[in-house]
Amino acid sequence: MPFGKPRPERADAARNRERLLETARAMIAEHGAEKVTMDALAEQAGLGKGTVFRRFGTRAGIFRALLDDDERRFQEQVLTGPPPLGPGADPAQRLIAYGHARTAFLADHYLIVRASLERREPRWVSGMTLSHIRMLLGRTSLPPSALEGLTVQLTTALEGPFLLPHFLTDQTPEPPSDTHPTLLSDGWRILIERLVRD
Amino acid sequence: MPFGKPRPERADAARNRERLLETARAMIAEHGAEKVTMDALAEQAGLGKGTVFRRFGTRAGIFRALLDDDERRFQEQVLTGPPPLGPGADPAQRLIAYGHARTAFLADHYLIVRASLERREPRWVSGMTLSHIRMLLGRTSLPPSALEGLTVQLTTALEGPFLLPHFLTDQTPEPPSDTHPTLLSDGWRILIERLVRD
DNA sequence: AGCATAAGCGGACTTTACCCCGTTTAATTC
DNA sequence: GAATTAAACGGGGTAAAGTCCGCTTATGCT
Repeated sequence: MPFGKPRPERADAARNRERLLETARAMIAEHGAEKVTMDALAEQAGLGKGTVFRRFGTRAGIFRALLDDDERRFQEQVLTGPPPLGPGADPAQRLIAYGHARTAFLADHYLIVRASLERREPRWVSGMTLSHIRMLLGRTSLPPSALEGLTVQLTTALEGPFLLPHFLTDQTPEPPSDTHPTLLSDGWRILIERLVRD
Repeated sequence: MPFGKPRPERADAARNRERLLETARAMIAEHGAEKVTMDALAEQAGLGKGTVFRRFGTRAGIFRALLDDDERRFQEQVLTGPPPLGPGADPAQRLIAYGHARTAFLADHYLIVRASLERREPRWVSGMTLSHIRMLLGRTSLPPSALEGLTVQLTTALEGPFLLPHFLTDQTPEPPSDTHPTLLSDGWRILIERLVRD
């Protein structure tokens, strides 16, 4: 009675999901993310379109699935890794470290991240940034009444430059320029330092 | 050497643009922005689909056109209005005032703003926020090397909460809750105060 | 092994943004 | 006021996301 619960994923379904993700990765590498249409992906994988939608629900869902592994690894670093990114350092240090790490992560994954946002998707790339910032801000001496607003604003300050269509030209698959992440990391550090000092 | 000017807009074109904008406004008021499809708009206005695209280029273009008037008025207040929003106050005061005013503006127009972003559009809702913040930050005592990063981050901190699909649930035409703009205004004030104090 | 059934599958269908291009018309020139 | 011409117009055509639903199949049970 190995499985008492809901029902395991069927073997063919698992196989097909793997196959679709692999095909998608290949298509992105070869032609860029925008060439990954649902029809083309289905055909390349030798499956029906309905299957693709059943698996991922939406086009953005494919890219979210591709992102999930790395996102989980990142999350582990934050939750259980060594300080200052992980637990142990004081809140300001952790905020700064988180900003640096997140900036690097988003710069690395910007192509897939951008693709995972397309169209009306109610889900944040990851709610992790929001809740992590909220938690850390809560441990500073900032007035509690300001926490909610600041949490939202710092979250968008950190992730917005990578998520809003306007800071990255989105036609060409041009990555954020090399200086971009550095400038943002510097800005973030100053922002946090000045925000939390007494 | 016939024309010193490029060529005036044809009368029928002007008339049709007016008509399309008016129709769009009515449709938004009655059924919400997402019911404004290009076909429906063309039909309601009694014009052809091709005409709608000729005028506005893209669906988002319609909403941008609707926004333009108000945006221009807002810009005037900032550039030539009374302080602290207009010129005259010190940079920190102007930054705070700008944040309050912009937050209110975006909250008022959130429906159209959101609609004007749909799909790949290379244009920022307005580049004004970015350049205004850059200008004002430049007049503070912040280290010049941090200006670029901070400019981008403050811009996204201010506008991001209204532009990113994730802070406003976008299915329902639910406005940002009443408290939302207030929280954001408070957060912004604290952010600026702490950022620019010596 | 045989059966029942929930899950998976596929592809036709619908919707909507956006394109194309032959036709019409406003503005200008003589 | 007729001719000219560049712009505006219309609406059918295409591409791509997402839906539907009848058919197929893996799985767990007996």
